[in-house]
Amino acid sequence: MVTRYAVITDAAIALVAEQGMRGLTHRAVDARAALPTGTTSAYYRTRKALIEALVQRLADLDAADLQAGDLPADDVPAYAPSMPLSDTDLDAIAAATGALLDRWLTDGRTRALARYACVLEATHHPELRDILGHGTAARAQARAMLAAAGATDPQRAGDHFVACVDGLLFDRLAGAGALTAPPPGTARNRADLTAAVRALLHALAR
Amino acid sequence: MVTRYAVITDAAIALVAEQGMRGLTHRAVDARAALPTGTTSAYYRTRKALIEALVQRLADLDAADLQAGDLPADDVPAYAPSMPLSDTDLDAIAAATGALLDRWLTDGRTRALARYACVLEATHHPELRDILGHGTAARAQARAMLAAAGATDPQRAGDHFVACVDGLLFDRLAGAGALTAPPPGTARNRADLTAAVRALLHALAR
DNA sequence: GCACCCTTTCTACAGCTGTAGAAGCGGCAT
DNA sequence: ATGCCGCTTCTACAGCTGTAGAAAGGGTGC
Repeated sequence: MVTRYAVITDAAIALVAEQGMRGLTHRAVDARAALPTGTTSAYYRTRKALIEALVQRLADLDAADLQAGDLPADDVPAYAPSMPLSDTDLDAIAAATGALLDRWLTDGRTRALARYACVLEATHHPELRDILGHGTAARAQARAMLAAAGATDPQRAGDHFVACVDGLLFDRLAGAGALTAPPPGTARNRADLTAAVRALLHALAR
Repeated sequence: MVTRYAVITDAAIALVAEQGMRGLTHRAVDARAALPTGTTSAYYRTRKALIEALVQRLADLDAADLQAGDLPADDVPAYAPSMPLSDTDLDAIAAATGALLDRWLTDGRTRALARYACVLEATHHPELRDILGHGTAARAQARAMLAAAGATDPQRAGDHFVACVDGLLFDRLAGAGALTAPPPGTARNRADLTAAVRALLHALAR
């Protein structure tokens, strides 16, 4: 059974992706989720509470993806990297990351857009940053991976890697890359992303 | 003389940086710019017009910086790279870029935050993207620079470079890097950014 | 049955927002 | 000075938003 909390927060995520934070209102969530007016307001009395729930939901979805990544369930698209941490084949990691990014651009587009909106929002509401933990898991993985690959400062390099990969994603999601890069969901796009990530990896793994 | 248009749009930029797009209302701009209530509404009758003016102002400021970059006026902080396009010393370019990024994180922070908010907004209002031309100049420069450095596909590599650099900036501005990275404005931060950019450059210039 | 509690739904209301028109004001040409 | 025109300021108003409290419903244990 899908809890009502999930229904509400998922609708909120969709709204934020479609219209930005400004579109996030109690009544709009009700409408979007086809719930009676007032429902969202009853569950989350203040707007702040609603936003926090939304962000928490994003974090929960990520956590679920991390779990799912351990299982061999490839019919469900996972938005977390499923590479073994010990892998030192940088090209394979690049390919997996390229495919992962492409998935965020297609099926995961809504979540990705909502996420960036929330990260920006966290600038004025720091508590959101703690809930979201944006890229924390990815950073840990990148550090470990770069350490295994023999980077001199895997800590720093891992952070740089995640920031740059996030930049590639954001560019194609909202920036100029949305127009200039190959269309998401295509092999060409995956190849392009993979090439960029591969260059990054090889550069940072020293 | 500072035109009233500039006063209004600058106040709008500050507002968006501080409170996000949601804080951008006609009356809030009036208050922020200490203008009589109704002024902003008279100049930009609709909210859409106000946003477009804001975005146009961001583009104008960038254009002004590009001009200023040609002059030897280093008392005015320029937010555009001032490297000669023909330069092939990648390490020097990396250092300049690192310093540039650090400037965006300190003095240029307001503009940078407003810019990202607008890029995200452009997702649902494509006309904004055309006005803003986010990173267009930077992309042109990066392509030329990488071509001079002998990259096999300078077009693609330049786009990747700009996207990654943008990612580094965004991470420190709003993401986790805001907490984990060295504080903006310090030599350590410039060094850290320079190192990341240098790795990027060397990797992409092939 | 009925009293109780929790969930859900409805309604109220003050304040804010977007938008437009009216009023005021200064200068310029006649 | 007079009438006109643009810029500026003020005011009105309908609709939306955030928030809270009141009503309705439905199940459980007595």
